[in-house]
Amino acid sequence: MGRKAKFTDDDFFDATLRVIAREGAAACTIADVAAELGAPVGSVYHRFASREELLARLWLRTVRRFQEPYLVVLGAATQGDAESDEPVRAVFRWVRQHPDEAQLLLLHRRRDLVARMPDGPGAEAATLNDTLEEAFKAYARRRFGRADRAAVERVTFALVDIPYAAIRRHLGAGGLPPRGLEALSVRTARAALAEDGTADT
Amino acid sequence: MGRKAKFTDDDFFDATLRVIAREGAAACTIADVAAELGAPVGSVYHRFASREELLARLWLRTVRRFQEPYLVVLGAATQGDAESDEPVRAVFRWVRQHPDEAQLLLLHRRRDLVARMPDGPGAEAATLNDTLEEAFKAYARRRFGRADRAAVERVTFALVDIPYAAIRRHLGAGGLPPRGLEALSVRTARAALAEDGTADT
DNA sequence: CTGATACTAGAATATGAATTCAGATATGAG
DNA sequence: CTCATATCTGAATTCATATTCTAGTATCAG
Repeated sequence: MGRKAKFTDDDFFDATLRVIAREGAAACTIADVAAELGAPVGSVYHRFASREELLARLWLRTVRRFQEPYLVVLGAATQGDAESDEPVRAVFRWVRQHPDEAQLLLLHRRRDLVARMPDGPGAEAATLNDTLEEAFKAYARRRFGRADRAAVERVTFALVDIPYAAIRRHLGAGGLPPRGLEALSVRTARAALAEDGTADT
Repeated sequence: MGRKAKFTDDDFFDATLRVIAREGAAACTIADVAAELGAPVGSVYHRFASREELLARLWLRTVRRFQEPYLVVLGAATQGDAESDEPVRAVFRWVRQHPDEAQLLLLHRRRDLVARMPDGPGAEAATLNDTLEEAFKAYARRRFGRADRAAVERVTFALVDIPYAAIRRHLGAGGLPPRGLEALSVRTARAALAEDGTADT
């Protein structure tokens, strides 16, 4: 019943990702995506109602793919000072293995990609956000015995913002972060989480 | 000899900045800028050859304005562990005083703003880059006794990337960073610069 | 083999924003 | 007061892309 699809949704996402990695999100046109995949533009619109929806769903797939392994590591983190090492390393690992997706996630704000998130994807986006937020709260509780705004912010800073900061410059320049940066990030994240006299976030 | 100008270049830059802060760079059209200033679109083109040039020069003005006070602080940094405190604080100070410009600088890559930097501005951009690079090298020499790639990278990470990382999330959400983050950043930057057994960047 | 279906095709159209252009206006010099 | 000149205006034009549309094609059920 019906012709067999020549391209999968993921084919379109992958092609879009490559174009964005190469030319930047702003310069990524539907015609570019179609050409990258060797498909006509009409096919893109057969799958996706609009450019907006294509980008929104690609963004979602990317967030999901990053979060999946990351949440596992975050939940399994061992006790003590080294508790932050694995999550930080996980970010580096993921970036090395998925440079194009990392570029999408680290170098673009969702807002600049999709002005108004379509309804369907929007719901999933909220879910993903909540899941991550919950994981950080759990981590904060484990680590600091509380999960107020300040504690969660500090955890986010140490486990996400710091590795992102280390990586971003290099991704932007089109390369991967040098090995040494990983060690530095691990060490820095530990310091950010260490208890000391300083007032909390 | 000739009519007096009604708007200065800076008027246009400021208007552009406000539009970008409000709607994002991608959504910033020439018509928006003109409306924001209460000028007709033609006037924009009387001053700037293209949208590209307008954005390029705004970007430059912004980098220049950030660097000027920052370089002073960087050069005057005191000796010892606290050597990194002032530069980090300077970033926070500047962001609080210039939230719109900070948003431009922290939330957008130059490449996404201007695909191809026009020649004139391009030359100044290179100069600004070199100046900052030199300042970091000098800092690295003072601090580590060397200014190789790894040392400079580490300094950049501690003095720029870390405060940026702390601030970025909040700027994106449309607010300023909470006070506590400044202390955390200062502390974290110190750790990133501290000598220890770990291999360098 | 045949019709129904779900997709591929890419030319044609619509849309929105950048850019141009043909005056209109203000200012200073003489 | 008038000319020369620099600047301003905003409607008209051009351009780049998103989006739509009409046709063609492969696959499956019967």
